[in-house]
Amino acid sequence: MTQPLVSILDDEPAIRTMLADALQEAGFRTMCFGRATEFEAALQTTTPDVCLVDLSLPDRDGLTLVHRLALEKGASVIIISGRAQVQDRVTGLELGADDYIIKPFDPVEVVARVRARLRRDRSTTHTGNRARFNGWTACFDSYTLIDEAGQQTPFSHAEGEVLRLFLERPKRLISRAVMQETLGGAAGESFDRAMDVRISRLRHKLREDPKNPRLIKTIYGAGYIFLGDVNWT
Amino acid sequence: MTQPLVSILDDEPAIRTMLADALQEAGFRTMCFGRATEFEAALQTTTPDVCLVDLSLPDRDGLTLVHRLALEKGASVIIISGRAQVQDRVTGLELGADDYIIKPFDPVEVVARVRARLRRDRSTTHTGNRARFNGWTACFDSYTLIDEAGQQTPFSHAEGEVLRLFLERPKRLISRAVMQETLGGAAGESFDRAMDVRISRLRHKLREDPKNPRLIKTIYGAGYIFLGDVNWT
DNA sequence: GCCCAAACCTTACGAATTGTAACAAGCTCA
DNA sequence: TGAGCTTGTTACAATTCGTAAGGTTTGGGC
Repeated sequence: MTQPLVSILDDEPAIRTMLADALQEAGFRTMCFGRATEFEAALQTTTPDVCLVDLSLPDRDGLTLVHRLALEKGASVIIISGRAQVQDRVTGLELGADDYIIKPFDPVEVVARVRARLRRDRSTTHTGNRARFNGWTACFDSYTLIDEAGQQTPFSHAEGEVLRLFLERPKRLISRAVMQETLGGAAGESFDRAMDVRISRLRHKLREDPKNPRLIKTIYGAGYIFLGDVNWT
Repeated sequence: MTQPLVSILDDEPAIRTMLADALQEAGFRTMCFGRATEFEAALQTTTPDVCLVDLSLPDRDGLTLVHRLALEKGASVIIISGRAQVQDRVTGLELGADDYIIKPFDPVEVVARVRARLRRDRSTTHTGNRARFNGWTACFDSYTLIDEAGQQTPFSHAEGEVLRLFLERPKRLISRAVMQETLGGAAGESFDRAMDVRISRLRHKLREDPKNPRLIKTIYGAGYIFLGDVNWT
């Protein structure tokens, strides 16, 4: 997949470059426009993934532009505006914007909000619930583990919870308490054995050597560490 | 389609009621919770369309909750927080939140932002009468399933109800309780099994491998998830 | 080194949950 | 009325997952 494309429409050059710099640094492609007409011309040939639009434009009312963008193109639209009244924000959102950021803003937050938009888009179209680590592929859609040879092993929901927890925090200590909490059990007395069993079963499916586990490491008296170079896709 | 359901999780009662009032007036159904544990218990039986979550909870770290919600349930999450630093907002968004609103807020804006989230969800899901997913086409006019080769399989009304429910909320947990409710049965004892049978029959028509279903996934003790890239037309 | 208690692992079992085939009741249409 | 379809019900098979029980490992004290 190529880098997502972000369009920036603002009449102040300083703001355009500030946003473009931050977004490019975050790995996005960008296109900048100072006037609505230019922007619309570009829309004929390209469809951006996210549009950042300033409402106060010299040559057009920004709101109708937003409305058309959202409605016709289905693109994600984030309004960036100096108008901070609640009423402004509400009408902007009602007209189809997905977010409304007020000037002055921190570029870091803008990047985060752009990412949030993309993530949502992605999750409805793409099935990107998969992690690769040390020769294994864990697919959380099909609840399947796939080894290097392509052989598949299904894992259950409970096992998946543990696995996911590990894959989300690789190479960090995960205490028993955190596990209990995440895995939705009240911390009980004999209940914590359930945890062990889950991990035992998971280890088995990962073909861990009981004497010398390579992936799921026990820290006596503390918790577990998942050692593995995780790559989510 | 019934009114969208919005969950509110905040430890201050005043804020809960303020939000609930505004949302109800706007036509949403609401559920309020003061503690994360209550909220999570409710998630076992219901899937809200949007979750409003305060980060400063008495009994749990809100961020990990948000993370799980967004990742596993696929629900839209809006953080409502008193922590106004850019860094807070960025980490919240990075962890999976779709929006971040700072206290104090205007309920009107919250409603607008909730609407924005739903609009997005809906636009990919909105009910036409025909849905495409993973090579299949389900036509609700003719009650027919069409596979990639163009071969048609009729489905019945009861099967259609289940299928529609799945296609309207893909990639989200649908609890048994919600199913019963939607499929018009009071939750009875042996009545539960009717639902299983419906799903079994639907799976058969979708040619699911019983050992390894790819589209309709069972979550033991919780409900079902429909995995499929749905496109309504 | 040796001992011991605590922590942890594994196996087996069983209760709860879910899948599905087979039957029966109800409906539709000729 | 009867053939054909839909759908709930029942019964039994299969799966999931916590629990108990016994074995193994760890680390500290002697």
